[in-house]
Amino acid sequence: MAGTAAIKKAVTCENCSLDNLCIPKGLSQTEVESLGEIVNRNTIRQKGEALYHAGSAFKGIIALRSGSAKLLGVDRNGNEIVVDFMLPGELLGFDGLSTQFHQCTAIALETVNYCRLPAQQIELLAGTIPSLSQILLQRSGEQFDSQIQRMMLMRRTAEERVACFIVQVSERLKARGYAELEFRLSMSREDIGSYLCIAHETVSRIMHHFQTLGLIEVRSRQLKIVNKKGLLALYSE
Amino acid sequence: MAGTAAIKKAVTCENCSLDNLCIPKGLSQTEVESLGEIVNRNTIRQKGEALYHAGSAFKGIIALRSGSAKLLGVDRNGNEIVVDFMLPGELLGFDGLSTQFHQCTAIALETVNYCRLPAQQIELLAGTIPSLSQILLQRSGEQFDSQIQRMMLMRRTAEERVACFIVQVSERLKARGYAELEFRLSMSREDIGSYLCIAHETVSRIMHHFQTLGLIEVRSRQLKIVNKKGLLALYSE
DNA sequence: CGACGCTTTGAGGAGATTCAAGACACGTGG
DNA sequence: CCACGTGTCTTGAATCTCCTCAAAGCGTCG
Repeated sequence: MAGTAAIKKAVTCENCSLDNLCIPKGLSQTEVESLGEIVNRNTIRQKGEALYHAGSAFKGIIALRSGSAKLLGVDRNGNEIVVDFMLPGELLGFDGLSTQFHQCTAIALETVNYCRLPAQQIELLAGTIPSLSQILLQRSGEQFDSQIQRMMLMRRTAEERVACFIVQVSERLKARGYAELEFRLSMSREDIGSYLCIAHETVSRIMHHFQTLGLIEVRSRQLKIVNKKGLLALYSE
Repeated sequence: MAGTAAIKKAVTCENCSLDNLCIPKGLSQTEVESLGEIVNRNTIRQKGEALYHAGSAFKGIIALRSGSAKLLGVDRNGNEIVVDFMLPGELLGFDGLSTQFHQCTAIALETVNYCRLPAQQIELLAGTIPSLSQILLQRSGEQFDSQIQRMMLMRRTAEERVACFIVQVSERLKARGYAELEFRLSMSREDIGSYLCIAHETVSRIMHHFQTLGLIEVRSRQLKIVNKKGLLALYSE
């Protein structure tokens, strides 16, 4: 097979399909090339496997190429809660930035394929590619923003949270070129409940209620949005 | 008064009392000096005034020198919730990093004095002082971490949240050299309730309950921790 | 010293949780 | 290809935590 090198070449940053979602967005041609050379590419994890564990050393920022994952926060009592869901093109690992040890565990919700920008290289590259620091800082800020949005949800009722969750998943899938009105949820009701801070039974009940209202059609993890405006109206006062 | 220049000199980064809490921590002598030259120093805001507004352009990272502030998140309906409380030595403004527009409003809870590292300079300095980017990235990660801690609290009862809040304020004051067992809360019950996602009446009731249990002594905003271990036990299972 | 805002306290009610049991989907092995 | 078993999802009923509304007490600041 003469193609091995070619395949490796095919998944470097320069011609990655995620280039306008991932780190390279905003970098120059040459910068992307030098970035491509130091990125660990094509790592694969199966459903249920960890990308990294809470307490383990921070090894770098990860860019999801395909598949989705959940980020679990762990408190001193060992309780786990879902901090965030990560979709293709999104970056994770920021929870290891401050202490150099991960505060969260990242678990694949389905088979995932990802790249990693090694931690040591981030420091070295800060001099070579100043804009890389800018981009990472910006992405880190996005994490912060989304946590704030999440906190805002906590003041609202369970119904509003579920409605918002469904719309957000839809929007994020749309941004990545997937169908926005009909999709399969990669996470369990338990995960959704944990993420929204409600019991998984409540998630079930509310989804069923939304179906009764003609807003969605739901069958286990398969979801179809029938009336998006109606969903939006539920949490936009 | 020949002292004007001397006073200005006195509040530069090189001999700031917050140097091991603020940005300079981890920078070399010369790096701190060049940092000191571009920082806008000694800005003052009275209680209730804003350090910046949601929607306004991001002007840079702010370091609180004295006084405390609250960070308000605003959703599309105009509802405000307290995202975080900021104490002296802490950095804020990260909510403007991703979009270059602030997503939050920062309000002084008492008279505050702060410095600002201008946004444009951050980019320029990334080349000159590579470690500055590292530090900002690290600090940004801390924000993320504390939001995760906050989310973990949301799965717990109102009593556990209040107990945790009291201990956290105590710890943070201690880290900054203030009395850890007796202090005055700079925020209202309303603010605390918003931060913990509970009604302000519930905050009052629970604090009174803690007093009945002999854990604290509370009189309006004046707080004394009598039995810290007891408080800790309330949320450590 | 008076007024306003913040804090405290009470009663009643709504929303969400918990516990329990049954239905369904999915993967495994026969 | 179907039967089986396990884990997930759904549904119900009772309970409880916390919220809402209301009013009085207290502190602070002009």
